[in-house]
Amino acid sequence: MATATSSPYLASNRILSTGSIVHSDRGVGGMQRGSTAVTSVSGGYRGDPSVKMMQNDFMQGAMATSNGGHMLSHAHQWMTALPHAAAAAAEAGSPWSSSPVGMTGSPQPQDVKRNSGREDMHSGSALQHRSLHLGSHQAQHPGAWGGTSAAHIASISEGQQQQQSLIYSQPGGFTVNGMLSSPGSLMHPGMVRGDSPDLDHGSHHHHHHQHPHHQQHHTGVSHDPQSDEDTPTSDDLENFAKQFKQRRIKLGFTQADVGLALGTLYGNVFSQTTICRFEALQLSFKNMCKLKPLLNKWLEEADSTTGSPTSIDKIAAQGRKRKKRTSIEVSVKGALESHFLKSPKPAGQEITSLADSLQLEKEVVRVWFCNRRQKEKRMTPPGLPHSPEDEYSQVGNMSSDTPSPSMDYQRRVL
DNA sequence: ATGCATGAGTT
DNA sequence: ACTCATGCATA
Repeated sequence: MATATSSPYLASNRILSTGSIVHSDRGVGGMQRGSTAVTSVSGGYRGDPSVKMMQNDFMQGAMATSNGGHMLSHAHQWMTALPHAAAAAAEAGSPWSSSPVGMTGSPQPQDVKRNSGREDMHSGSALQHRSLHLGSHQAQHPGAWGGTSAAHIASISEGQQQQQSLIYSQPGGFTVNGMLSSPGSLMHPGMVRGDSPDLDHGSHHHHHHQHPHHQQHHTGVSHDPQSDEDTPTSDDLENFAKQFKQRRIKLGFTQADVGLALGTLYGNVFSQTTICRFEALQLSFKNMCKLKPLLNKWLEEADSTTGSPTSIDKIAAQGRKRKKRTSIEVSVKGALESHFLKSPKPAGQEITSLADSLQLEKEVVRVWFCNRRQKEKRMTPPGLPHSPEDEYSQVGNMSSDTPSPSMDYQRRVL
């Protein structure tokens, strides 16, 4: 009977009971209501005093155009409720990136000592190069996915190699069953896993850092060069993602299940979104590389425990409030797109004026550009056929139909 | 499956 | 103020 579909943290939604959808936006210059974006305010937002940007820039934008008439009527105070919840501890230690932080008492259950010949990654047999890449687009970005070329190098060298802390569930804080509580039946018919997945507190420490182009020198001990320890190529990632999805579906797991299972397995919970994006290769190269070992391990566990009860336990979300998603009108999106092509990185002032002309909050515009830039860096550009096998080529009918919905991609301003 | 959003870590 | 990883909410 509980409101399962509602947001658990919408405790302060007493202001949404108003009949007016838009409450005095800044678009009122006289009669033109701001209908470009509907931000049905209802949820909470960070009520922290760190909201200096929104207010300040708003003033500038208001005085710049004719809309100046009022400015303090759009009080979007998404109130805060809970500053933070101590549901999970922050862990800053990713085995894939160099993490200078040595968190005490939080070693990663990750282990790099398992070297088993997987069936999908090794440049010996399963190399399938379907990197056709359309040639029309998507080969321009700095971190372009040129396959085994030195494409990522440019990306890494230019961009920063920042890594963020990974949240992980506190060991011993909740049930660790899920699907990893293997009924103890069958092992892998092709591999050996001598170690036990001690997820509560592994005593082993690893210091494995992989650089996308710094191949480590295997001194003496020469194990498999193609394992989960070295940098996979984009081809590797591509077919791994594909196989992963297939297996996942075969086993009857949803993307959300996997994300949750990863939490119980390693302590890194992921959302359905992330799993989805992984499968669709919509993450950055680095991100893909980071997630692959985890998902790979999950695959092992998953099909080793074929038939285990999929008990999923949800962890409580934080009490953080989130601004309601702003729906940007299509026409406005088009305008933003145009602007993006001209200047992908507009300055603050530019954003302000643009936001004002589009009757959007500056923050919204700023975030839009950020997201747009990120999207540009993804592996799979929007518009690509998701399945390379189904190419509907109708004979005798449509002939020149380029599957590129969006315009050609931008170039850098080196 | 995606659009908009948050926040840590950089620059 | 930006990048990057990640996710809630939604189409």
